[in-house]
Amino acid sequence: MTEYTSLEKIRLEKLEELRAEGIDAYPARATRTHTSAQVIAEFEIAEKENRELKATVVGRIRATRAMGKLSFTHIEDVDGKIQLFLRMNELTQARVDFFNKMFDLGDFIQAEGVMMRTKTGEATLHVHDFKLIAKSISPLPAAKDETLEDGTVVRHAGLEDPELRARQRYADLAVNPQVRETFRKRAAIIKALREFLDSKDFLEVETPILQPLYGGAAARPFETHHNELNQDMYLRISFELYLKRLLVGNLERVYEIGRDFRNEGVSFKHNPEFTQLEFYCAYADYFQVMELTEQMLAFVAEKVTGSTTVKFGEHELDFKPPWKRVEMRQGILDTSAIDIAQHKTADELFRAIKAKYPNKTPDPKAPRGKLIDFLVGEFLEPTLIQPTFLYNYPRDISPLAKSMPSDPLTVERFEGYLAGFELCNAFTELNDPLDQEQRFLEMGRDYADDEEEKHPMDEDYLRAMRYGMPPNGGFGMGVDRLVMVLTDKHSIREVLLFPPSRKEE
RNA sequence: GACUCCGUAGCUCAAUGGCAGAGCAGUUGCCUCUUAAGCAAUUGGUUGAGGGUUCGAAUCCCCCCGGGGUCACCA
Repeated sequence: MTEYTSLEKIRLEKLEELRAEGIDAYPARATRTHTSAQVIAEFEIAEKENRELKATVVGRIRATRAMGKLSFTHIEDVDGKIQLFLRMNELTQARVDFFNKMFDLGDFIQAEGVMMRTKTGEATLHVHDFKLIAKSISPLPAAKDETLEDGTVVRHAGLEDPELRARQRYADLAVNPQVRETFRKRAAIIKALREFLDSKDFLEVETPILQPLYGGAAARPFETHHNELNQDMYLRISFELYLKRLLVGNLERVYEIGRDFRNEGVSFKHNPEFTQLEFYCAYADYFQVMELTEQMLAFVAEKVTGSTTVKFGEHELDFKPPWKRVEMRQGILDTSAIDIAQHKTADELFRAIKAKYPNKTPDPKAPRGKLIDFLVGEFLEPTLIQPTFLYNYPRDISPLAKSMPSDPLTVERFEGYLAGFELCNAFTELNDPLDQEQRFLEMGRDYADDEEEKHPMDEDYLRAMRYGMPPNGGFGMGVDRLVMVLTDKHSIREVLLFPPSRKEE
């Protein structure tokens, strides 16, 4: 049984009263002639032409100022707010009283009337008739907006508790217009990504989320079970191996935008399910993918924010191509004074790090690539504020990337960084089936004593590759992180409509 | 997973060992151009749950639940 608060009980009593008067608090239909923004815009024109403007608007009551024989109310709809003016002259005292007594903040109403301007100059609907279209029983977290002299709006006592905001996103959205704006921008970003890739002749595809084998990244998967097949399945951790199968099938340019699932920890930039964009482009190498990437992100930034320069916290990030490019060996040398090329084994590199930085604590058992990654994280990454490509990665942490012809320890791979974190990851894809099989075997050995991290051998993927895969460049990007950057939000939970929470109680 | 901080009225917050409070929201009046409307009165609490110390606990201790932050993990 639902437990009602005292405030809810009062509203339930009002609901009873309405019912007793034969008023349906939840009619199936409503009518409107204008949204709030439309009616205000049209009124500007009608005023100049000295023409009366009738309108019927709908929306949710956000603020009321009742004055006995008249009443001012702001209702909010999809594109803004409109003030309603009710007066006993046009209605009756009983109707104004009814409005003031029976309607609460949060109720949806429909109002019909004629546009007018108040003494203070606000375009306002002078109401001749109104009706309830949906009653709100639970009070929305109350918030009041104060408009200062200079036009800035100050929010008083709004919904701020991050837990409540995430768990009850519906209430957050209802009372915090800027949250609605964030998710409109999110939709615009994804639309712009599609628009860019479509214009470059990429084909959008959908590959399995439920997979008999997982792969394409190093992450622990979520496991599930298919009853009819009586088979364990995994939620995908990347799209990579399926998308590259499509290149074998002559599709040349493919992309997918969808959800990946990684059974790992959460942080301001990690969520167990996240939206990923991957694309694969036949006959391109990683330098061409870099160019595509900077073009694409400049296009999206411009499309969504109106500029290629974006404010993110204290930084102004400039997406305009060409981005800064930092070769990994050189970047590590510049920031840590360690030349990884001089230390070709994990053991040597570990000793070099400890010799120069006795206080740092790299994992003594880590393979060379992990130690290089450690140096990047400790010294280089924090310096990568403006959009930057960091390129040429160690082979042993990149089992799906092609080695550099000149250096078997290094692969043709880059990651895009900004604001000190990783945004995307790309490489010239390994398309040699014999080399790929070797890499799978190496990974199997590296993780032999770690059942959870073990990367499974994907025989079908190798079978596909043996038919012949064109040389190609591939790209993956955390879309949520891009949304964070373009909306100036510093937690991934702020750009997810329903971020995960523990079960209540 | 580790560390750390937090949880008080519908919302935002006070009260740091001594009567659980304020603003907004709500309720009842008054008010025909308000906009954080105003004026007057007023309702609302298992202080996240449980246990302990104490004459006395929102406050101190233990444990649990939930959350924030930092770190770890995350090719």
